[in-house]
Amino acid sequence: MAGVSTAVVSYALNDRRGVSVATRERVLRVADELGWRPNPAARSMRAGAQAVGLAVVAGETLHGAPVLDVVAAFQRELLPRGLGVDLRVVADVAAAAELYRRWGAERRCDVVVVPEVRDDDVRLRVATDAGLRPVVVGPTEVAPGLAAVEVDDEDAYARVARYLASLGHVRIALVADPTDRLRTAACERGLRAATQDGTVALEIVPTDGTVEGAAGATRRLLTQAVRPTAVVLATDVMALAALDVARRTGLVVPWDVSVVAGADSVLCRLATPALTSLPSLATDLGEALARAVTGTLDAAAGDPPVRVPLAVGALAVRGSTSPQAH
Amino acid sequence: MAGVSTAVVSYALNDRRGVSVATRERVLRVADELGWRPNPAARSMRAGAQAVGLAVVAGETLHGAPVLDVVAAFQRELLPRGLGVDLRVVADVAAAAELYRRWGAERRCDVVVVPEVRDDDVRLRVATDAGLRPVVVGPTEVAPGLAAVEVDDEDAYARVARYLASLGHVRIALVADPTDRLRTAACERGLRAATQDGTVALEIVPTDGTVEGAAGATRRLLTQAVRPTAVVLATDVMALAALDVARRTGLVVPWDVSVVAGADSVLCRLATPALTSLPSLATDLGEALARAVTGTLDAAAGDPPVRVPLAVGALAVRGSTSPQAH
DNA sequence: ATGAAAGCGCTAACAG
DNA sequence: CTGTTAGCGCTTTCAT
Repeated sequence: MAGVSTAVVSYALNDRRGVSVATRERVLRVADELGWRPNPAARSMRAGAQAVGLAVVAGETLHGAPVLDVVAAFQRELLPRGLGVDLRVVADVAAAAELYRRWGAERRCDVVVVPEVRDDDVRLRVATDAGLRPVVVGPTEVAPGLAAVEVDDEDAYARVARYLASLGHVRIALVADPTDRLRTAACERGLRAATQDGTVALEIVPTDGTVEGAAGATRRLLTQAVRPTAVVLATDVMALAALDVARRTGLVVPWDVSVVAGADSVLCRLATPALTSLPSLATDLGEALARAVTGTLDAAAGDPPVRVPLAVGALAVRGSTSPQAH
Repeated sequence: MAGVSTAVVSYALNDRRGVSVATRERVLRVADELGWRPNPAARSMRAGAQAVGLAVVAGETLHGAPVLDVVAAFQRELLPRGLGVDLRVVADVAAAAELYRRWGAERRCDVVVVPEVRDDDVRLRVATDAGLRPVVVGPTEVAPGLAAVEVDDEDAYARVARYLASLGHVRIALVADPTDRLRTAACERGLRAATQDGTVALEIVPTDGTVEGAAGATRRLLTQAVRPTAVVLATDVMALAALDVARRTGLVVPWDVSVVAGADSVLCRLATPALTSLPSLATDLGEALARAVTGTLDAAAGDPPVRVPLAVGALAVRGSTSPQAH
């Protein structure tokens, strides 16, 4: 229709050199009039898949943030690069590994995101074996040669501990995510590091990561003979459940016990009392992931793995924490 | 490797007739040994896209249920059919429409899901113009010829109203989702239908769909001179916020005011008091959607649009509602 | 029951 | 600057 060959059309459309300005304009105009859009299937047939895969385990968060919020930012950042996000909800890590194996064999994508890394994580081996390049979210001790977004949970939780200690708390508890997650260990390390002078007693209670699990753990903590004066919970909903447990136990937050949420949300702000929280990573994490992914795609073979550091912001202090006399 | 032509391999792999059992087995075995997987790009190049598109507006639910839970069930049901779900988070309905236009032009999918239909919804026209077949979630008055999952919100909310009336409530309020959603109107209709004998005063307060909006609306309702004795809220988090507003206002739920959530969740069960709620649609909706989609794909041209009815289950009565003396 | 070959829409190497 | 053409991996028609 533009009176040129398919090659010229391809060049014009892809901003390749070798087309006169006049021709390029004509081609673009005709394509636009026709409402023409490149067929992604045909395109990826030559160029390889233009997508990054992400399998999330049902019920899990993305490093404490709501999955969809992270994905929204992730997609937004990847869009200009013409990259799509293949999101799948799976039952467990094994299913995620199996999916990555398939995606690799199908050449559906060549980068996958591995969230909530576990110790000795199957997904890492499987993805690598399948010819995929994994981008890990979280601590990287388990993945020496892999690209990663390194979230500084350790520092964040150390700050939480110092904040609580400065309020006079001497018995702090952490209601944590499952222990197989490396992130859990990092949070623990942070709290320990900031309390190792021995003036603060630290109790770590791992859970299964569910709200019910957190509620049960908090109940046990608060009904002990000697109960903690401050409880830190991994997520916003866990912390909300803790508020409720405290209320039912007849304890007044923050006077009887202080509560801190490891991730912020509207729920934290609207609760009574409003929850002192670490900021939500949602948008930042999505953007950091996008940088890690594009960096990995752009990296030449032999380049060192891309590492995108992500610092957790300042604790938002609200009504759920207060000074504590010993 | 199996000593046969590519055509025979294709037949064998796709369970087509015309291959001897021996050959088929040999081909399957070799393919398996090689870890061979069909390339989806190449496949959809001939067969057309094997995916269904779903654009959700950031912050919105999927008919009151958490998006990811619905998507999980949706994907699970579509998997055996070899269909993928293309999930995208967009800023608003206009962006969703624009995306559907693109997806149509790119032949990325030929069915798209249109959740939370609005009155005179742009997405419907755009999707149809782009050659896509939309599957609508919600009331279908706006989409006479389109496939749909018809959720019976009207009946569900009528049941809520009757339940509250039976407890002696005479002033009921609904803190609703935005009015442009057809579902909001359906919920309203249900409440009205069940209260039209005039013994119950009904107040409908539309919100912007956010938790903050719901909290504000509830606060206004509860600080009125004559306040409602029962408040129904569209979602679980909204209802949670309402519990909090009541607490801050000095009202005791359920004695001073009853609260009902339009959608259940762990949060509803763990709240104090636990929230009386309509069941969550998550899994059911995902499965219904899958049936609507596959039905639409299987339908011959000229067949009537696929309609999958979805009834909302029984109200779970918990501690947030109680009888009310006039 | 099997094989040869065309073609889906696109990009890129090469020739002109 | 532009055209010709091969080929990405698969399905499918047509011959055999």
